[in-house]
Amino acid sequence: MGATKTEHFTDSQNQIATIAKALGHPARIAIIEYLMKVDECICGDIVNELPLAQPTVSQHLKELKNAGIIKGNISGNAICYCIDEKAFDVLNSFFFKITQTISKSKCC
Amino acid sequence: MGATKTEHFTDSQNQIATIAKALGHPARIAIIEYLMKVDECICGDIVNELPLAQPTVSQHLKELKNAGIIKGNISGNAICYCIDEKAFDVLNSFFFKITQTISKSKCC
DNA sequence: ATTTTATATCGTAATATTGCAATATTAAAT
DNA sequence: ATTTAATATTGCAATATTACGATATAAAAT
Repeated sequence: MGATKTEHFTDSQNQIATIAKALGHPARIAIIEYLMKVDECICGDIVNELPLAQPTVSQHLKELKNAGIIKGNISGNAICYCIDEKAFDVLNSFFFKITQTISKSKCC
Repeated sequence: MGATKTEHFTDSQNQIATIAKALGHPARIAIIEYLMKVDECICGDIVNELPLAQPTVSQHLKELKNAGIIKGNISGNAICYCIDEKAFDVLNSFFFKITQTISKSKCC
């Protein structure tokens, strides 16, 4: 064993988990925060911002892209990355439900 | 290598990543959704709700607890679990910032 | 006292993730 | 045409996660 039993869960559960998993690494949070700070597409700068080697950063960017959290456009020999709102729509509606549930909860 | 280089990132980045990581598995999303559905502390029922063996569920519950996402109270020979709002406060403020940034973004 | 019930822990196999050096790719600059 | 710059891919070692059988623990029920 060792592999997640994806097939036992709903599409929605898997989708939320996939996005959350992609956010589950500090380097990837740092990338997102950097994209927010500069507030526009970033061409080139990301590797220099992070305390990790270039292949490692490239790998983290790929994971964020696969999860739909960022999108990249080729621009000459650089690539422009920015945040993709679609993933956050999914998460926001999940968190909205949680917040609502908690606020009216009679529990603990 | 293989271990996350936690020490290279800020406490805030690590904290957000830790919570997101704990949400990064469909079984743990399923647990949270179940806790939301019943909308009160659950004593006992969780194992039967999930398509996983009891030790596996126990392990997932432990991870959610370590991340501060759920809390558990001993109640006789059962344990009552419910959602702990504190973790979601952290995430909500992170997502609020993202949503704000995206909405005013001039990018892509 | 013994059995049942609910949950946790241990041990371990299978798989996934993290990180990086080496190398490849591809476009811009010279 | 060659070099430089930016990024991706490959290969691999170290570590972490996932899953579960076996076993432990501890309270409730008998």
